[in-house]
Amino acid sequence: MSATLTDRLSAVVGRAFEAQGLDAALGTVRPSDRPDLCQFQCNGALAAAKQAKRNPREVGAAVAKALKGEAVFATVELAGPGFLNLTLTDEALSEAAQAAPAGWTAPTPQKIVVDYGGANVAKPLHVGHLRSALIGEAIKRTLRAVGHEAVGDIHLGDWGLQMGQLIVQMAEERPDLPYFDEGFEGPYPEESPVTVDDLAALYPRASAACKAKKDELDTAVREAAASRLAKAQGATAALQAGRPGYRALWQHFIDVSLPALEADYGRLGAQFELWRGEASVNDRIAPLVARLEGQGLLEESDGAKVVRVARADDKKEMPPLLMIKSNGSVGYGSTDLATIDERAEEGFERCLYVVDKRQGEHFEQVFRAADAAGIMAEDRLEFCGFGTMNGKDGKPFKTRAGGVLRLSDLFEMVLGKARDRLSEGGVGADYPEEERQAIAEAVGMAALKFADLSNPRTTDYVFDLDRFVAFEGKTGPYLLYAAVRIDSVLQKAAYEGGADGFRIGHEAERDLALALAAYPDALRASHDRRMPHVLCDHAYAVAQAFSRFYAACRIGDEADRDVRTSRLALAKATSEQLHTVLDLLGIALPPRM
RNA sequence: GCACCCAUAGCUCAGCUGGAUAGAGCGCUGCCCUCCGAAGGCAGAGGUCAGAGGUUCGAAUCCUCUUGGGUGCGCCA
Repeated sequence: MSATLTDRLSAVVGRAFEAQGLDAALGTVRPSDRPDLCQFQCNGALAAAKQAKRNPREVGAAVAKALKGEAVFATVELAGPGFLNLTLTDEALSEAAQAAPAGWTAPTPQKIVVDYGGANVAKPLHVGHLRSALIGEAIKRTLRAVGHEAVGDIHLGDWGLQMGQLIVQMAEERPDLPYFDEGFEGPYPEESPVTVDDLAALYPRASAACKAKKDELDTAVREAAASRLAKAQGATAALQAGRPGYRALWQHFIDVSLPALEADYGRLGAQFELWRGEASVNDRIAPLVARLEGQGLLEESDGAKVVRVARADDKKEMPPLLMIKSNGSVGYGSTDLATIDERAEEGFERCLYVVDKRQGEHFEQVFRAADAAGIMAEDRLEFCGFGTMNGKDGKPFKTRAGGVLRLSDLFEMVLGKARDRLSEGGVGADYPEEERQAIAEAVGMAALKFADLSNPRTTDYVFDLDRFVAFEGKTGPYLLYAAVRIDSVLQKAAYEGGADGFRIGHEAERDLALALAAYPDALRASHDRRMPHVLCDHAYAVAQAFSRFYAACRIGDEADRDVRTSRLALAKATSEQLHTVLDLLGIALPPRM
């Protein structure tokens, strides 16, 4: 297991605390809050003073004295009430920057499945699906980068009430189709009766037919909706029970939906190793229910079969997990539990769920049930909820027309903006049209992805189209620009390596080396907290440090040969790190732009 | 009703296990391409960290309360 820079420094400082008869953990070192004073700091002397009832300045002075002999530190100063201000020697800093590509390795590699995507069959992806796809993909790649074996599972929504709603709506609109004729002996048509666009239009009608408006006073209308809902529930149960016509129609829904989903996810860079759905665990449910029954975990309640998961120390009311509904159908409680059962059987040691945080309670129920049934321990099941996306008014995002914005439409908007920007700047006027398209795609997607990923996972965020398509400041295109510019410098200088470490002679070089050296810490923090925005912040800090370095120092045309070689090596390392981090974020780079 | 989350610059947001002068980006003001890519760099203005108590040597961060906003609470996912 490789250590990060702050780990190594903490170990050194920790030993100095130990020599004072104090806890080594007090030596925790972190980046300085005061870059004008030092590069790193340790506040352990203050905590030590409290523990050992000693004067913090006295403890700090003793530790500082012990650290004076350490070769890594250029300066060790005691400041204020007991802060230890640490600055590395340029040699140590250079070494740390060179070691950065090794990243950080998890102490115990595991086989992990990441459940993300959140796509439903028959419903086109909209802006609300961005987060799950991007965050999930970034988390998965980060897991791999630190040594885990991680796979992504799209876990399609293909077995719930929506399927019944669609079937009933089809039956209403196209009663002539053979799928609804119980006497039909097949074979059913191979051609789908609907296209993906038909489905996209069908679902809103199907959904609307099942619910009356809240302020609907007409009892006839309310009853019609209630009766339609009951029909849809019945159809769902029949589908799950295996009614041939429904299964055949359902298969068509799946078949026409998948290509569109694959296209959208492909452009987002989300690569699912498993394209399973809720339906794929259907056959596991009956045995699972029997098992739960045998364990005495299953209870009858209002005609349904449930697993009680409430605990004595619960502050909130925890409803039971619904395994079999009163009409015999199953919902996502059962499919999610059965899915964990399947994953446990397949040897996965951990499951991550990158899902809208509003589903937190549901997963809490599922996790408790899984734990109680001995399927998988609760501490191996992780809910990585993400914030909801709102419009500028703070309410769920809607288009001007009041509908949801399709993801593919958003892609086109961003792409158009990127194309405009290219022609405005006259960039690539002499490039082949094909490449210009590819650049616009890369720039647009980078803008979109970075705008989303740079928000912390757990907070709600405001969908602001203008910010999504912004190309200046803390944006994806800025990072692309920085990386591409570095590569252009390297190419012009015909750099072929040959540097023996970084010779730090300028403040801007030192700052850049410091930024590069922080990569293992950023990787570890992003991994531990499941927070890709940490990597966004790091990438931006590196790009900024490079831009300052570029503005302050000559690189490829520096006259001094040794200085030039060192600077080119620094530029090369920066380029490689940006490529690495952007790849972890699922952001692709064009070779030039 | 019960539970959870949030409130930081004009706007959108960072701020990790409590620590020094609370940081970015956008917007605003002023500079910088005879120089490797200006989608860039530099400088500046802009803050009672919602409010009130409390714990602490020390609080945006922890505790309590208040106000304002959001979310969830068995047969939707």
